[in-house]
Amino acid sequence: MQAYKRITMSIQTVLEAKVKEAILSIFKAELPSVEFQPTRKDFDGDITVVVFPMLRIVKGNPVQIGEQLGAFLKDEVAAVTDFNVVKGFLNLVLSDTFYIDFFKTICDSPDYGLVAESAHNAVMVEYSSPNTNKPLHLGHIRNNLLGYSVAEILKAAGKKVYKTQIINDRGIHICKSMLAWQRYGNGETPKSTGLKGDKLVGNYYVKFNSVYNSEIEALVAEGIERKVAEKEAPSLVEAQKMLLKWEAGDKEIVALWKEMNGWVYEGFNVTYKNMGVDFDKLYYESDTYLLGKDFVADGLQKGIFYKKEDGSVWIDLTEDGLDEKIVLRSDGTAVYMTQDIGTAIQRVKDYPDINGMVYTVGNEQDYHFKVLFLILKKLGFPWAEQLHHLSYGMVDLPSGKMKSREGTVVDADDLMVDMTATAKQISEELGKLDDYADSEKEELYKTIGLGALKYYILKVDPKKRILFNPEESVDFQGNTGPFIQYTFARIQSVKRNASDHGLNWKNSTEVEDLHKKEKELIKQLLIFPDTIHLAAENYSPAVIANYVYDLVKSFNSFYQQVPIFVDAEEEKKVFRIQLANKVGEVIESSFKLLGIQVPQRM
RNA sequence: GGUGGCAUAGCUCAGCUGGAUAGAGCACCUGCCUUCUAAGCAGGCGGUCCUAGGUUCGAAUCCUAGUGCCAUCACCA
Repeated sequence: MQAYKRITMSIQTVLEAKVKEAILSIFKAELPSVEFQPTRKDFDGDITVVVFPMLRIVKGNPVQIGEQLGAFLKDEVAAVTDFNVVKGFLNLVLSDTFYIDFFKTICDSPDYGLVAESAHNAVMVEYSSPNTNKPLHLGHIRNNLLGYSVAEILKAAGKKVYKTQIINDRGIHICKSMLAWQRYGNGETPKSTGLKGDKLVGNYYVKFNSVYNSEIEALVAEGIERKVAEKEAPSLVEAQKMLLKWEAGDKEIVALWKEMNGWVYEGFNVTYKNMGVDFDKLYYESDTYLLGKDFVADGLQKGIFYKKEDGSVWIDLTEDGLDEKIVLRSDGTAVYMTQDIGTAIQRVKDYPDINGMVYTVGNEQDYHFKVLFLILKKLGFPWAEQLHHLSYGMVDLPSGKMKSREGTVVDADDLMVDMTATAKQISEELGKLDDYADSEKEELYKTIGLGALKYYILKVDPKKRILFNPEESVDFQGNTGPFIQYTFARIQSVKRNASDHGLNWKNSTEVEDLHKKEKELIKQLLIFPDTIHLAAENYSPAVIANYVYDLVKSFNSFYQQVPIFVDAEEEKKVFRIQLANKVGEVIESSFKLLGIQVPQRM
């Protein structure tokens, strides 16, 4: 692990020092810094020194300066074998030996690029956090995949990570489902109906809303104003009463609440398992919704908050460019913000080693989190500096926003089933797996189908919204999960074939020069560790997805143009298999960061 | 109205802290399976980087203004 770092770091550092030295000796001037970039494909070279910025220090023609610099570097730096100058760009050609030496340093470490965990750098990642009155849908899928993946990426960057969610298990929404079930359920249970628990409860939520809506229409027809009707419809009033009873601890209501939530959790667990996400710790809002009040009282005393005449408590954030925000109702009950303050503090108590938190929540709550983080800072918690809202765009359908109340959602379970079915159909058409057992096939279809779905969602920048068209199925060709999985499977096939050719590719090997495609691949491998850090800094799985796609494209090009088993001497064959193997390992590591599995065959 | 986000090829998206002729995939068109997996490879077609100014040797990228879409601004969560 140290070795590759030394090499990648060293070449730029060495070059930078040498460039400065050259400018000093040729032009008697001191350069503050040197700008490097990878050489573009259409030009000859590996690394490029940009001459333009030097013109501020050194007067002259950029091409001539480049020529002089190039000659100096070629003489002084062993790894530089040649150079050329185009306009103000000095392209340096690095020796094959440089790349071969680098490859040797990473060849035997299967976890290349991943940084070992350091315990005093823990972070908590919250994601999912569903309501318990309806099943998970496509929006939750994006949330779950993002949260899970970012957690994995942070781990790979050396952090200890706790994955968590806060389950929204109380409130008027669940009362609505409970009420509808009481009235129309006839004692139905997941067992009696064969439905997943979350689906069953979700159906009653929809039922509630249809009854509620017809009540509103009836009231409006009687001449009552719509806004009033919405508040006074009998079902809603009834649900609100139920919430009060729940808060008062009414035995019957609490028992029903427990039972129905239990159904939902069973259903959720099935969905999470299929999705491949997990959690280290669960928080329930019914436990935490009273937290935070003490801190409001505390803040009130410190003068961070103030009380209005009616008794409600507020914070004035106008000096920070935001508005006033309520933190406690006039009747003394908590609002969302109160809970979130309390929950954050609770988490740090539960896990004293964390010094940061990531909240995976849609961008419609940008404002809420801005305020929350600011309040925690003002309350003086040192860890408040390390909070991050992982904000992501909505997943919209061509018809607009998904609405559970109206049933216009893409259900998470259904979607995963569909993707698996598509994978099956394509696989059967290709007919490469006829010798597989049925159970192996089913497993594989799931890997591929979910791979397609996950990659499709994770490859786009989190902050951008996604338009999902259920009519046009997710692709399996081109920049897709299956394309990358296919390449992985192909590499495994190469390794299996190696033994047929009597090659022990694990032996060490010596090669002296590289094919253009081999060099390109090693270059790609070289930037994997940086890519992980970039992804971690930006909380962006898309960075990983795009990287691994580029790597795979390079590999396929290599694969089709450079024969591995034919026509080459033994040493070369072994080297190429080792190279393929390393690419396979990096694909697997990358996909693990995205929560996607890789198949041995497909 | 205030605030925040987004705007790149017909469609879906890359483009790192400003750098060379703006890149991929899908779709459409051409080639490549008697040799390692063709879910692949090689190539073609396709762009006023929303508009207008500005900063710079250099702007898709930074600044200002405008346009469009989305979100948000509740004693809802």
